[in-house]
Amino acid sequence: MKLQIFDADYTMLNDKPVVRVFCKDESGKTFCVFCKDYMPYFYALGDQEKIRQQLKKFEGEIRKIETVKRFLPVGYQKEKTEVLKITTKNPSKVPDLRDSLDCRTFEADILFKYRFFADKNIGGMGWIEVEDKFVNTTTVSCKGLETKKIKSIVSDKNAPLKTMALDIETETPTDRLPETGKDAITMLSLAFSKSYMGQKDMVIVSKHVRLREDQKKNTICVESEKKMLEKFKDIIDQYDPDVITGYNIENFDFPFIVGRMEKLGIKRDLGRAKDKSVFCSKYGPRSTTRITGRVVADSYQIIKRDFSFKSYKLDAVAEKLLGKKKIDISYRDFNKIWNGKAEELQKFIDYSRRDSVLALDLIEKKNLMDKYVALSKVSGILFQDALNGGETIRIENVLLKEFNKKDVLFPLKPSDREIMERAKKRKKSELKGGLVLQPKAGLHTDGYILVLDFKSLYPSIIRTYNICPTTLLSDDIKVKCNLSPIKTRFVDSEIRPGILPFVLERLIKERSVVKKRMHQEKDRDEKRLLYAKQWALKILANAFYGYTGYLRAKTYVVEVANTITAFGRELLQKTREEITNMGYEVIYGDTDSVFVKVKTKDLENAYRKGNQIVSKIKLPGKLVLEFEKTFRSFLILTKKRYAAWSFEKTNDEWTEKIEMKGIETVRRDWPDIVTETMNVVINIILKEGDVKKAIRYVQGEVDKLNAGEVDLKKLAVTKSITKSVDRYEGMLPHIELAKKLRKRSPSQAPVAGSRISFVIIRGNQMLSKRAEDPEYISENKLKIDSCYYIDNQLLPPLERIFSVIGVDKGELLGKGRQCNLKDLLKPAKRNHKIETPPEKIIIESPEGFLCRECKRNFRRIPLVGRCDCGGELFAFGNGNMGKLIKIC
DNA sequence: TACTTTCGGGG
DNA sequence: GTGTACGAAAGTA
Repeated sequence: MKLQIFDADYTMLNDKPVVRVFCKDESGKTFCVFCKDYMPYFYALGDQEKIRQQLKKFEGEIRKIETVKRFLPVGYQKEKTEVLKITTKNPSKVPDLRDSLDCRTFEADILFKYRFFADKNIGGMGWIEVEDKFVNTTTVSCKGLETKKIKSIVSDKNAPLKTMALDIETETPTDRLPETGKDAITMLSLAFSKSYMGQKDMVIVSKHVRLREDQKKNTICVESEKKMLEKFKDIIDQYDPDVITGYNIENFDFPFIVGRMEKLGIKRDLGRAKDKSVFCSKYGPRSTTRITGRVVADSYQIIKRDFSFKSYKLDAVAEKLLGKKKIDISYRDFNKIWNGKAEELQKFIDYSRRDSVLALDLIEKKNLMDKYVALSKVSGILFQDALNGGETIRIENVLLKEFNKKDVLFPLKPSDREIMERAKKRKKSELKGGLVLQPKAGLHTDGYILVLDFKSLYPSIIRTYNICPTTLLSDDIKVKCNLSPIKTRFVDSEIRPGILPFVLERLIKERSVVKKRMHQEKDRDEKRLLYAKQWALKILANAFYGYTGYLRAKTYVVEVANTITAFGRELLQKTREEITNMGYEVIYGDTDSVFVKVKTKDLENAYRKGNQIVSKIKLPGKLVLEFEKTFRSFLILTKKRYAAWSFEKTNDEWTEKIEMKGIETVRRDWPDIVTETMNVVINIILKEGDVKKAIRYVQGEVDKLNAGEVDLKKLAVTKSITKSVDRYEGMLPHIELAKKLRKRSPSQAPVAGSRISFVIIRGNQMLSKRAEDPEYISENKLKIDSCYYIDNQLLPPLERIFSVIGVDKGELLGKGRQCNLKDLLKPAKRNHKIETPPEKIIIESPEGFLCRECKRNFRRIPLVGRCDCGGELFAFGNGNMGKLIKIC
């Protein structure tokens, strides 16, 4: 029968390991394949007699010791080396054996299931064929079958998966977060991708509540928390989900549920293996939950990885992605509601239900699993590990298989001591990165900017020059090789193809096949899966370079990482020269891209030139320079910080957009006014090329601020309070506000863990003391501190932009923040209408301005129209002085 | 300007 | 489970 691998582990049966591979068939039924007769092993290199001697005291653990020949992993090896292959009985004892030996060992830190996968040439979410020899089993909840032979099958299909979302509500004290030891779970809500007992969702309530009519069918009331958790277990058993999701379940719901189950004496076997409990592990801030046979997919974790948002609260995320919101109840009221009237409780039940429905919808409607299923397939790791793990586990799994196929030993992960040594060495002879060309800063609108990119630069370099730990030559060997710009040498691929180049070639070729299929595919779902697959192949291929220079990598060799970037720098440099020699101006470039200016105002013409340039450049091996897009206008501040109006041609149609790199416009703790103003300014500059208009816009915003016409919401900054307000040492605006609120109304003061919004108001206290609650401000008609918003929030990021387009930087950044913006706006002479009561005096060309409060002198009017101290300005000239009313 | 420390999400 | 592991932004030297 044909099965898709979903999860795997092993268990000991009669002192022998049995690998359990949890699978799905095409219809979605679950099976567990038991694989006996597979034993753990590792390798040891050194004095063989001595090693055998040392292993004597572990005799009971060892099945077999044999001498075999393998290639060592680092440096080109002409011949294989003799090593001992030590086959043992119990995977969990391997670390002890490994550590007791004082010689080098290999492959003694590979998870048993992954060792099994590598040897059987199978992997996570891959398909296999096994004989359907069913066996009786009590250890797993699904049908078991035993097999001696596992055949790997190539298939892009995916078995249908059942997903269940969960969310808990707990007793919530007002002054701290709930804790498993003290607070009970009050409600537990579930949502199902495929309905359960005819329902799409279900809430279990830990006490009897009078339900609304419409709630009766999908709400279960029981008399205690214990009964509720038992009911929850029953539902898991019956519904038997493959994937369990929820919002922040790994950090909150699961540890909490497990904690309560433990406290109430409920067995925690929620998985498909009845002999294993839910496993929640915590290290510092991060915790993970593992349930054998199922997959825990936290929608919060996934969204945090895959999307860039200002806030990742469920309410905000659901609003953005689904257009749906949470039901509005404050956690402060939870306890009151829980102990309150039926009507309120009914709403609370809705609230709970909505949360798990949202968590499920995020996963299902946004197809958030696609990428991770694809990553699992292309790298061979388990689906669960694709969701939790990073690049390292993927790369190592792929490499282990390839190393083994080629009879090359795979190194152990480095010890802490080794990592420290690597770090020390690294500091001395630094790992150099890509080349970034010095940009011609400023606004470029005279012609088009062509953006030329090297197609997967580092993977291509690795393939072109056969770069791999296994092909690195030491100085003494003389063979045909590739010499790098930093004088490292790698053996020629004819003599020994490297493993890295070999794997990359496979990945890149497969990707181009998948991409072609994707473009031809008409079915939306199929197309989506192909997209995910080619994406995963790209991500995997691009991670190899990073891995070679990663301190904790098993195959870390600095020379390898350094060679790759050295070739990259040389390539970029040479390309720049060639393009310059062709008569074009290269205005910027970063690692794998060059930005070329062409003096044409015609888009199609620019497009032709781009293709022309690219076709003329000669490159070695697998390297390809691509012309991808062109900028109609380009504003570059510094290296890695620019904004551009970009045009890209796809299927004969141009798509345009504003592209921004390194310019902070979506930072969490900037008020919206800054983000909005920045975006508008950049748009005006790029799309209209009208710097003066942009300045007028800024002026307008400044005026609005001064006039108090800006919506408080746009000025508010939200920060969180993490500990008790009194334990903060420094002066922080939001903490000072929290203290103020506590004084005003101790009952609803913000507590540790809550978030608080504030706006800075006018006054003469220090900044932190002037943070105020937006609601309080509007109720009491307080004045906001416009100077603060202008000088400290709005202007700094704007100054960075304006300073590169003609406004003198030194002056702008100077302490007087004399207003160069204003100069640009009105270059020649300027009339200031000055009014001096009682008579009106117009001072034609004022010599300067004086602050009425602090008597400070200004040569020009600050942009804000006021002194730093907030005082009013008077203009003087021709011996007269008058009040400044307006700048024309 | 570079480095160290903090905080997210959940109730 | 032959496991040990985040990342961005704020604050500070």
